[in-house]
Amino acid sequence: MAPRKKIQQASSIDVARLAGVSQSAVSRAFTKGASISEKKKKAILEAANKLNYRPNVIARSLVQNSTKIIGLVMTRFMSPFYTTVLADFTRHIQERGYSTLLLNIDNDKEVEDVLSTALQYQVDGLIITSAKLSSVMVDGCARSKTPIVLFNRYSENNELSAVYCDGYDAGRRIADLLVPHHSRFACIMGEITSSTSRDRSTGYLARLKEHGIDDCISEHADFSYDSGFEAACKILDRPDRPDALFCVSDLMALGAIDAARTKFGLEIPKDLSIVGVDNIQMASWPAYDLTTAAQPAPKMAEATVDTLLRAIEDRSQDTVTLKMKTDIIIRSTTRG
Amino acid sequence: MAPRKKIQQASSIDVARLAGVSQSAVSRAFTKGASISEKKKKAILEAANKLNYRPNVIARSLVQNSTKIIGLVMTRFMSPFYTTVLADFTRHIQERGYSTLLLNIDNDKEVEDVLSTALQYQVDGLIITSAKLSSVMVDGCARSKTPIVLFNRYSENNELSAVYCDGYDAGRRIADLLVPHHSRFACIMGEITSSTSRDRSTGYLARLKEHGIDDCISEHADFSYDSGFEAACKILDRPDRPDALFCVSDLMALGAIDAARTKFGLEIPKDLSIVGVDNIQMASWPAYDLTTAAQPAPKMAEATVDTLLRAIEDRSQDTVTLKMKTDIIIRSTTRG
DNA sequence: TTATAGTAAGAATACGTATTCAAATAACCC
DNA sequence: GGGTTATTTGAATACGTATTCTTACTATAA
Repeated sequence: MAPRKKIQQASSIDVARLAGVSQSAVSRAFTKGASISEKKKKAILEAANKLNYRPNVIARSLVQNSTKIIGLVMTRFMSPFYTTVLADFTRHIQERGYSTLLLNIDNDKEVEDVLSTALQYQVDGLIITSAKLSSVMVDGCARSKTPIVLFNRYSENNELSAVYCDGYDAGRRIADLLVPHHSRFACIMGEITSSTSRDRSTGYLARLKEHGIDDCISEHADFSYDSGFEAACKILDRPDRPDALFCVSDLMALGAIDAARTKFGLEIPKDLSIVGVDNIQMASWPAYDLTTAAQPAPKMAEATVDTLLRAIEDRSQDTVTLKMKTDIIIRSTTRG
Repeated sequence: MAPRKKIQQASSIDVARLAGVSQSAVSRAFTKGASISEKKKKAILEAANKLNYRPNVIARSLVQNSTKIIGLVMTRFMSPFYTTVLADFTRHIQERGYSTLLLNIDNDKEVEDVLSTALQYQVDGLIITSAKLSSVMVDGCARSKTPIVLFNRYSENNELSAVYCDGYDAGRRIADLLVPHHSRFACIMGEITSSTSRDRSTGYLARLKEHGIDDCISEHADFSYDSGFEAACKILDRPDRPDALFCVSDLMALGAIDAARTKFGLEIPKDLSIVGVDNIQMASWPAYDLTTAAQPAPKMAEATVDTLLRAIEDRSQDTVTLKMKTDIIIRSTTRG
């Protein structure tokens, strides 16, 4: 059976009829600052209430050419970092009078589909998080004329606005932190295609080299706890077991800690120092108490929404790029 | 400065003009199964492509009286349980050709506002998660004629469809699990207003009583790790320290474990058994390995979307209530 | 009073699409 | 051929609102 039509809601015309006024008047009664007498307005609101009338935002969007909807493209829901960020995004978006269309992608091939549906819904703006954008797509986005802000990534030539954290610098500072008290270094990276992973690990390796350290045991994982656990097992199983391990995300670091403790009976940080990035909530739990490079997630989220809404409301053509610094938080998984 | 209009996208009329056909033809070219010749269709798609044309879903919604949007009201983003559920929701919703309007609420007072904006956006259906609905609001929802499914909660008189887990039964079975090998019992509950917390703790207490145990030390917390930590401290500080602790959520149980270990130097489960509910990912991590009553989250999420879409597409008036069972997973935080 | 400015209200139109209706064309069958 | 049935097509309309443009009304000033 074909889906039947929705039950009809009352329209402004119905309200107008009941209140004995024109449809225009009803519209004005619901438009702040419109020219309408108090008396008539009161009568209209009363009639509207009686009919349980709510302005149809969809119809309004058509006229005003603005949906007040922000598209939010997300993946890797499982990461606690993105969870808190998602909460911040929606909160700020709502506070500023917009709504959030949440688009979930499992694998990066879906980006295109999802972006297309977002545009079909005429979103006023787009936030793209943790998705691998081909340069073709970046072009497409830039041409679509819908304001876009990338979160935690950036496009090669700054064609698109972006808010992200300086991962290269974070990696360097973590190297500085570890070098003095350790002798054999290791690193657990994310997928090779992830720019976030690349920046952090490159900074780490580069700085190690500057300290005269050329060897670093590396493994690739996928940002999950389990993958961090497994990668750590591989690394710790080697004869030349390292005594310093940098993981490009906290979640993988937690997996590494548990692997070191349960599979190898190591004491942390006596036998092995471990450092992560992000400062997710669990990093501060007593069971882990992880040293990490904290991303200013709340500030980043706010700046992202802010940048996007500014682009929407001012239609400024300039792309803006905000590169923030991480904050090294020393807890008890590192010695020295 | 007032927000300027968005840059105009190409409309079906523009495409029609370029292809030398009527607007109707363009519409038909994009409507699967519409009556149009292959030749003309090809020409139209070509022209559309040239103009970078995308059908305006908003305008279509107006005509078809269906937005293909599902409103998703969520709170307590921080709980890992809801995070996985959110990912499942969006995935299923997208797979079935709908999109997700995500509405975040911090405190339960905002429910009303948020519900109102959802309705103004003419969502085809609503999923409401973990919000305290006053009976007035339940009435309002029931009257709004927009299909609604409650997730992990239910309305007193089954006025609204709901998918949830039998918390009372879970509490009882956990009591059965703990009673044989323990002598002094405790419980960390959630907010007093939370039905989820109430059901679970009531089942636990009731079953204890059936076993002849009338005393149970209780504390209230707010479902967060920190609050679980603190509540555990209060409980474990007592002279009559319990040896069995039931927490109505995993996250609080993890906090309790860390409190017991770090603040009181207790060994788990030798000195204290701890049980949670939900089976969040972290519960299976080696650092905790928590015994818990698992909610079938994926099944629940799918059933919720399924129930909602059935209501939308069939317009069946019946409310359906699905009450699922938890699955007790015994790990290493309980003895016996 | 009359003129004038200012306010309030309604009629008409536009937004971009789907769909109905009627007309036109194509396909088919002796 | 002619008649009949399918298939395509375009014109017109509807969806619910905001907004422009007129017109009617109110208040103020001289």
